[in-house]
Formats: sequence, C-alpha cells, structure tokens
Amino acid sequence: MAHLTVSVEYGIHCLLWLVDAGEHGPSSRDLAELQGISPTFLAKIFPKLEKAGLVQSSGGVQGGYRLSRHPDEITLLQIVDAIEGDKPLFDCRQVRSRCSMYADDPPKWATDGICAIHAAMIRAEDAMRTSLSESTLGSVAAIYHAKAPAQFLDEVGGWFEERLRNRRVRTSSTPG
Amino acid sequence: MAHLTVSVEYGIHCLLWLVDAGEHGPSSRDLAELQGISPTFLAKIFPKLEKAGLVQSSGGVQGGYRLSRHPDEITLLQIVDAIEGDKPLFDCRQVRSRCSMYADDPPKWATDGICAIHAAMIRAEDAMRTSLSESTLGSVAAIYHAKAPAQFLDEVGGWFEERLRNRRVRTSSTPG
DNA sequence: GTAATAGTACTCGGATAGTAAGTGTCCGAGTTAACCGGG
DNA sequence: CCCGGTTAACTCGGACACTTACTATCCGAGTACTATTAC
Repeated sequence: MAHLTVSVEYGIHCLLWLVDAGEHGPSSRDLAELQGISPTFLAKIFPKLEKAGLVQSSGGVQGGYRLSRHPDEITLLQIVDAIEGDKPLFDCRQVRSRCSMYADDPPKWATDGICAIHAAMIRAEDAMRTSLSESTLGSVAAIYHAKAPAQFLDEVGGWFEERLRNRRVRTSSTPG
Repeated sequence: MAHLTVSVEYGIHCLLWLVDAGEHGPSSRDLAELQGISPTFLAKIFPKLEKAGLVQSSGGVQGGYRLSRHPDEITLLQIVDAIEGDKPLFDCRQVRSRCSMYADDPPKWATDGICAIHAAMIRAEDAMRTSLSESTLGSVAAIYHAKAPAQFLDEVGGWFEERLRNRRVRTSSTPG
C-alpha cells in the first residue's frame, strides 16, 4: 500500500469541487455520488478536514461544506496531515540498541542522540513535506480549470443546485 | 504503518555491519542474532539486496555476505528500492474520470495527460528520493564510527570470526 | 397572521466486517567445504 | 598419501499463520431548516 492513502485522494478531489461551489456548498453525500465514492466512507473524512480548519460545515437539511479560507492558502501538506494525522515516513525501532553484544544494557553512546539512519529518513521526509507545502489547492484547481471546458463546470454547479432544491419536502406530492 | 518498513531498517543496519566485515562476511544468521532480529525474516531480505547488486553471497558451510562495491557508492535510495521494490508514494485511482456526470464515458480532456494531484505527489516523491540518494552507506557508517568506540567494533569483528570458526565439525568431539 | 409541532436530511461518532500488506515462521532443495574412512 | 562419501551449515524459494492498517458499511444521536398545523 502506498504511504498516501485513497482517503487523501478523495479529500483533495472533494476540496477541489468546493473551490467552485459558492457559499452554500454541497454535502458530503452530494460529493460522494458525483464522484462515485462511498458516501459513508467520505463522511468519515470530512470531519477530519473540519477539525483541521480547512472546511466549515453547516448542519440540518440544507447543510453542507464550504472552504473556510481561500484555496491559495490551503496547501496539500495541510490536507495530507489533516487526513493522515502526520504519519511518519519511517518508524525507527532502535535496532542498534538491541545488539546482543551488550546484553539488555546498551551503553550511553549507543542510545545517545538520534540514529543516523533515522536522521537520513527525517531529511527525506522533510523534503517530501516541503514539496507538498509548495502546492496549494488553488494551484491544483487552476490546472483543472484550464483542462475542463467551462460548460462542464457549470453543469456540475447546476447539478449541485438541483440536489439542494430536491431536498426537504417530498411529503405529499412531487412537483410536476 | 509507515511507508518505509522495518525490512528497510533491518537491511540498512545489516549493510552497515558489512562495511566493517572483511572479504569473508558474516551470514544472515550471524547478523540476525547479533542484532536480535528474526533470522528467517532477515533471510528473506538479503536475496533482494543481492538481486539489486548491492551484496554478493557465497554458499556452503563457510558462506556469508559481503558488499559488492564501496560503501560510498551505495545510496540509501538503492537500498530502499531494492527492498521495497520502488513502491510509489501515491496510487492515483483516476477519481476524476469516475465522475457520474459523464456516465461511464469520460471525455478526452478528463483522461488526457496526468492528473494534477498525481503530478504534485510525484514531485513530492521525487524530492524524497533525491534526498535519499544523497545519503550513502559510507556516510551513515562514518557517523556510527564516530560514535562507537573502536574497541566495540573490534569486539563485534571478533564475535563474527568466532562464529565462523565454530561452524563445521562438531561431530565427535569438541576441541579443548 | 403567528407560534408550535412534525418531519426531513444533514453532521457526527461508535461499532463492526472485509481486504490487503507487512511481519514472522516453517520446511525442503540445492550448494559448499571440512571431516572421515577406504584404497 | 590420495580420493570419494558423509555431514553440517549455508543460501534460496515457496507455503503458511499472525498482526495491523485501510477501506467500507451500518446504525443511532443530535441539529438545523421546512412545511404543516393549531391558535
């Protein structure tokens, strides 16, 4: 399995849709059905994004999500950390101090400071994180906008609005 | 779980011991028992290192492993790739083309080229890999040598030699 | 016309399977080199 | 003394449990808004 999971992929794609959505954003269910994703699974991802302060939710029948700040101020690193919880690249198990030469009593120089291997891994992880922090939701959205025709984005916007209108009611009769 | 597994950690630690071992290196079992690692598990890691051309094996009762080139010419990236098999950081599942707007028939502009999210992840992965390629087995070993007293390294060398001598025989009588 | 009530769809959290990958063990096949006995 | 068979420990590969994390589903509780109903 890859280090960055599909939860991250789902999360970023959803946030991209929120870039175009207005003040009254779609629900997690709308986003799931639009993209062919499990609605219940996506519903477990959004609370993490909200706790990280990336989106704001509104409850009730007209509820939904919207970005809590400008897309240019949301980095991919923030999204990854929000969903994966700052998962380390490398999990040092202190192999060196397990050496059988010093039976269960490693000397100070063996445990002092950080393991050289671990240090190299931390440098690699920092390089990755720095790269992720240089891409923002806005910059990714710009690439998508350049690819997709404007008509398509309008259609999706209309789809969201229709979903929103079709909520509520449905008690006695359907409009026809 | 972390992206880089304990297999990588075990592998690097073992290669570090091989830096100090001479032409006649220790067996995977020697290395496992020295470090308190599962011998059978370690025995599954070394063939990968050998396939990648990092170590050379010699079979038989006097067999063992030795580095196949100078430690300064073995990068951490090569070790990681040898053991993990060039595992990608991010596994793009083409969420964008699954959009329910175009039912099962995504237009060309949606599938053309690489996904913008995927591209950002590839940049992050490249940054990580570049960092890993800048650390060599030699540079890591130098840090360890600076920390551990020379006497300790000699003791380990002696331990390996004794293990090697105590192989074979043991049929009728022990030398005394 | 206004206030109270019922109903709907939402968010949120916990409990629970199924699946995939990593970790670790066991066993057998083939290899090498030292030891042992016969020529 | 020399040569072939035996033996021990190695590498190598496959098959097999165990554990963990991720993915996905289901259900119940609380919330906000709408429509209906009562006054």
